[in-house]
Amino acid sequence: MAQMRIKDIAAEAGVSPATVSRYLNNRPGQMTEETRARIAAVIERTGYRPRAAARNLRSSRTNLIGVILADIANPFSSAMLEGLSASAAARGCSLMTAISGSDPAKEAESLTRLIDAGVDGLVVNTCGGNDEAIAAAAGRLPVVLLDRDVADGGVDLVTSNNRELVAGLVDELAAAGCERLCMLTEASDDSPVRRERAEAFADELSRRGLAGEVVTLADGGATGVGRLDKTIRDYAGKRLGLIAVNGLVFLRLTEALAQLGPSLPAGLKIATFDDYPWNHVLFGGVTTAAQDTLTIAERVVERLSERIDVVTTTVGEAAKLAPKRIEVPGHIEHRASTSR
Amino acid sequence: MAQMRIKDIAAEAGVSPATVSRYLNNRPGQMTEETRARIAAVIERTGYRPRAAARNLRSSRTNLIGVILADIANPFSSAMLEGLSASAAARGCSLMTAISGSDPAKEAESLTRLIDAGVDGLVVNTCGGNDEAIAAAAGRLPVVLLDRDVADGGVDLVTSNNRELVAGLVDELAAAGCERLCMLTEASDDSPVRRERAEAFADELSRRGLAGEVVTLADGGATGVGRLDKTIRDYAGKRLGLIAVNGLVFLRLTEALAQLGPSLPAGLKIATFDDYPWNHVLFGGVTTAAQDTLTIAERVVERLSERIDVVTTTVGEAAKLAPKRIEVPGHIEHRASTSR
DNA sequence: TCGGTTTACGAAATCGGTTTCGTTTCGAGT
DNA sequence: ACTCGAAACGAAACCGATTTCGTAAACCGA
Repeated sequence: MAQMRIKDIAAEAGVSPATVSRYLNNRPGQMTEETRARIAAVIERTGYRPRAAARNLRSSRTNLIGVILADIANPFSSAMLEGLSASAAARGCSLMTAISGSDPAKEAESLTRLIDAGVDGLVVNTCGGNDEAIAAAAGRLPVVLLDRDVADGGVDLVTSNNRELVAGLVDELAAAGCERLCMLTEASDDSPVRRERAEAFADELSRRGLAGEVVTLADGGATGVGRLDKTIRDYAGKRLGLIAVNGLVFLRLTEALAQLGPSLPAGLKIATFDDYPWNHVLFGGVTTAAQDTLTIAERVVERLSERIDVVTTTVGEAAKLAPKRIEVPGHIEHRASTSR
Repeated sequence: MAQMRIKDIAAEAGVSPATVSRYLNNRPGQMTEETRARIAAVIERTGYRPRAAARNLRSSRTNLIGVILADIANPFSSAMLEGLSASAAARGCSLMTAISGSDPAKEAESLTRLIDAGVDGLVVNTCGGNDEAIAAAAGRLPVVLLDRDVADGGVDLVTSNNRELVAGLVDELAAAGCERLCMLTEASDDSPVRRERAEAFADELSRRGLAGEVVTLADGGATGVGRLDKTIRDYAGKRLGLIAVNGLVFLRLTEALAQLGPSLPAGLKIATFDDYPWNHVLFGGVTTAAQDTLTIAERVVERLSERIDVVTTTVGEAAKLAPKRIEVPGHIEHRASTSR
C-alpha cells in the first residue's frame, strides 16, 4: 500500500473518514476512548501521515509562516531566524523564508510569492521602499514587522527598546570619563531604526549636557575613514567616546582603527550595537548593546499567532486587532573598551 | 468579488476552466493567440491568483524546497541560505527552512515536518546522528546533502574542494617560512568535513616532509587554551604555523591569542577556513580559505531540480539517478597573517 | 416510562485547481 | 469534395482531506 488515505484508515478502523479527521485534529466532538484507541492503533501501525495539501485546501490554513529578511549576513537576522524557527515549531508551524538582500524589488517579489504560496501570516524585516505594498498585505493577512517599521505605522512591530539601549551606552561612555561622544552611522542607512537611535542619542546628550554629534561614514569608502580619522585626531587625548549604530558600522570602524594600530588610541572609548562573537575579542572586548533576539522572535510569533487565530475564528471583519508596537528590552554587555 | 476562482475567470473569458488551467501552466496543448489574450486580459484585470493548495493537491507538486541547516550562526550557513533562496526563486520555488541548532533530535523532527509539509525536495546540512533517517528520506524524495555527508554515502552531496583548500593554506604557511604546522580542531566536531580536512592536512605534511600535527581544542574550555598556549610556547620563535579548521575554531584561537596580546607572537603565522567579515581586520588580516557559497548553493538547487524533474517525469522507479558527489572549488584569500 | 438534551458518529458536500478523455473544428492532401 | 490527423477546447472526474448536517444511541431528570 503505497500511500494511505484517510478513508483507508477509516476503513481499517471501522469508522468513517470524518471520525478519523476528528481524531487527527482532536476536535471538541469527543469520541469514545475505544474508537480513539482503535484509530490510534491503525495510524501507528500503518505509519499514516495526512497529506498537507488536501488539508490546506479545505481548511485554508497552511501552518506556514512567511519570513522576509533583508540581510541574512547580519547576525541579528540569522539569530532571529533561529528564534523564529524555534518559536514557530513550538506552535506546529513551519517557516517559509525569503531573503531580499536589501533589494526592494526582490522584497516586493518575495511578498507576493509568499502570499501566493498561502502562508498564514508574514514576518517582514523590511529593507524599505515597499511601505504601501506591505501595508496592503497587512490588510489581507496577518503581518508583523520585525525591527523596522513602515511609514504609515498601521502594522504591528516588534523591536528592541532602542532608546534605553542608547542611554545605556551613553552611560557606559560617560562613566568611562568621556567628555565628548560621537555616534557613527552609515550614509546609505536611513532606516527608522537608525533614526530612532540617532534621535535618542541627541536627546541623551542634551539631557546630560554632553557635547557630541552624529558622524556619517560614507559607506566604507576613503571619505568615511578620512572623516573618522579627522574626528579622532581632533579629539585624541580629549576623552572621545564612539558609538557604532550597528554591527556593520562597527566593522567599518574597526577597519579604520586597524590602520592606527591594534589597540585603541589613548583616551578613546568605543561601544557598539549588536553582539557579534568577535565583540569579545576585538580591542580586548567591546562594550555592546545586545538585543534579546530570542525574546523578540518569540514575541513576533506570539503576536502573529494572535492575529492568525483572530482571522480564522471571527466571522466578518468584526474583531480587527489594533496595530501594536512591542518593545523588547535588551541589555548592555560591559567590556574592556569602556573601562576607565 | 472577494476571491476569484478559476471557474470565475473561465466564465468571464468565455472559456472552460481547463483552458484557463492550460494558460496558467502554459501547456503544450496550445491555444489560439486570441483566447490566450482574452484570458490574460481577464486575469490582469481581476488580479486573479490561483490558490496554491488546490494546485498542490491535484498535481502533488508544491514548488517548495525544504532546507535543514545545522547552525545558522555560522556565516557559511547564512550565506548558503541566501544563495539557496536566490537559486530557488530563479526556478520559481520557495524555501521552507528549519534550523536544527546542531541537535540531532530537532533535525529528525524537522525532517519529518518538512516531508509532511509536502516539499518537493530537501537540502540537508546535517549535524550528524540521523544518517539512516536521511538515507531513508532520500529513498522517498529528492535529497541533496550540503557540505556534510552521511555514513553510507548513497546520497547526493555538494561540498567544497577541501583537499585543495588545505593544500592552499599549507602552501601559504610554507611560503611564509613556517617550519612546523598545526591544524586546530574542536573535540566535539567529528564531522566528515573536519576529518577530510585533517586527513588532507596530514597528507600535505608528509608529501612535503614538513613536521606538524592536529591539535584538538577541548571546546573552548581552559584545557584547550592551555594546550594551545603550550603548543605556542613550545614552538615560539621556531616559525610555527596554525590552521583553524573552521570559523568557530578560529574564534577560539583568537580568544586564546588575545591573552597574549593583540598582535601575533613573533614568528607565529595563522590561517583559517571560512571568510568572515572580521577576517579582514583581525591580526591585520587573516589568510583564509574561502568557500564559494553562491556556486555551492546554485549547484545544490540545480541537482535537486534534476532529481525533482526525474521523479515527476518518469513513471515507475525506472530512471533512478545514481548518487553524485559535486565538489566546488574555493579560493585562498592571502592576507597579512601569512606574510613573511 | 417518557420527552428532551447531549454525545458519538456517518453520509455527502466541499475546497479550487489539474488532468483525462472525448468532441469539435480546422487545414492539408489527394 | 472528401478523408484524415492534428489542434483547440470542454465536460467531468479527481486529488484527499475537512466540515456541515443529520441521525441514532445514550443519558437524564421527573
